[in-house]
Amino acid sequence: MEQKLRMTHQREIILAELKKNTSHPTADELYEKVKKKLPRISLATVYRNLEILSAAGMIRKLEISGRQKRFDWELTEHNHIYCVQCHRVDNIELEKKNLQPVQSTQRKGYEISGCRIEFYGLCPKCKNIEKKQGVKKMACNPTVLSDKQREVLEALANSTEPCGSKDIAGATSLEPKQISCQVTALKKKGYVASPVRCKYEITPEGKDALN
Amino acid sequence: MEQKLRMTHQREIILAELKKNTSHPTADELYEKVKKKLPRISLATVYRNLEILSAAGMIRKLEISGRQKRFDWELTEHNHIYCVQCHRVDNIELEKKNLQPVQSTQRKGYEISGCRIEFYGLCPKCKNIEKKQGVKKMACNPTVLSDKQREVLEALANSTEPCGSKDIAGATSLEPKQISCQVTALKKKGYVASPVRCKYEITPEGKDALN
DNA sequence: TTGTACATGGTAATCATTATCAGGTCAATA
DNA sequence: TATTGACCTGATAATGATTACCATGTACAA
Repeated sequence: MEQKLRMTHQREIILAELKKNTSHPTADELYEKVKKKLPRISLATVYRNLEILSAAGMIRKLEISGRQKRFDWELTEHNHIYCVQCHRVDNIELEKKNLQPVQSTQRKGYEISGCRIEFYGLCPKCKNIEKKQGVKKMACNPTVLSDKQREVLEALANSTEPCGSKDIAGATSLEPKQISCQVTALKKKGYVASPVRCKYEITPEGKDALN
Repeated sequence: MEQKLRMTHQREIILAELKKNTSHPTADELYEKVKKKLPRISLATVYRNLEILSAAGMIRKLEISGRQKRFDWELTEHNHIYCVQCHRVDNIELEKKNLQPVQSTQRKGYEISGCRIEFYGLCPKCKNIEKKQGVKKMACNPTVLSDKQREVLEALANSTEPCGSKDIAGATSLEPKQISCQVTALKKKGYVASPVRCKYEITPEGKDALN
């Protein structure tokens, strides 16, 4: 059952790229890097090798917050801190490891095999950005417009003053019923503002989004 | 921008089901429970409400290992322990919270806003199961057979003695080249064993899998 | 009352990951 | 030394979890 590992060129490059720095890349971040050296490599190969290498104990698969798994070449016990904004991950050393041999009465019958400690906060870069522009617009997701949303937004862009939803319905091909739903979505994206109740206007961000 | 929450019937039931016990259900676990009371509820509604309620601070979205997010109605600071086998999650209290005001030199410029501590191991149930049957067959994934795999496995089931891949090729419609690949996959699933090099036979698990 | 903000169910789309498969390479045995 | 099968690869399909979209429904404020 024991599998024998071959050190193929692809595997070598993947390992080398991972060890190059202490970032804790996701599979596809690593894929992008490796692709520069091996343009024909497949994403599946990267996933496969990261899986195999971590199963063999040559690297570690990290279980940190966020949906994507990250990988670490450092096998020694250490903990991580990650940025809730940009999801960057750094190593962190705890000075006293004195913690948590949890009292047996508290173990709930579990056989504990380990403990993961993870700090979170803002990395230096994101801290600065936030200072500059206030907390407000965390322009995270690209927020693509659907056709209907774009139509509504264009109608608002063509108007010089705030519109009610009837005005919008008139200027577009959409049913009055559908307007509210679209406007709400646009408001959530920050592309539309409501200066008065039931009147809407396009925001600068909304204008940008049209281009 | 402030959103106002309405306590709809669906939302009420979702909250009630979540608060019923201290399990930390995933969205679809909760969906299954809620469906018993509201058979017409949509999975999307459950996701939407869990998202809204946690954004409003009424419940907490947990960032624990595993790909699915879990939800917790307890807002007080506490930590979790989870089973690496069945992914059950329980609360755990740390007696001394003395740890980790990390030394400023170690913070790498981060503005730390919190820390997550997570134990892992085997829950009582899985501990027992493992004792009974040894560590070996962690029959996790159902390991469905592809058509080709099933064909190979059937061929092996019909033979009384270990086969080489040429024998398998003869007994199936498959090209000799394809056999190795299929056999390897089957071995990984534990359905095929190799008593001698280059000879294969079906395992009891493999026979079970055929039915 | 009426319009609209907030909701919902159904479903499509997205994202990350895993599985499948045909074909390639290399090391070990016949 | 030729062969054979273990291990790999790139391409791509499939899966699982989550999110987005949309038509429609409901209830609160003007």
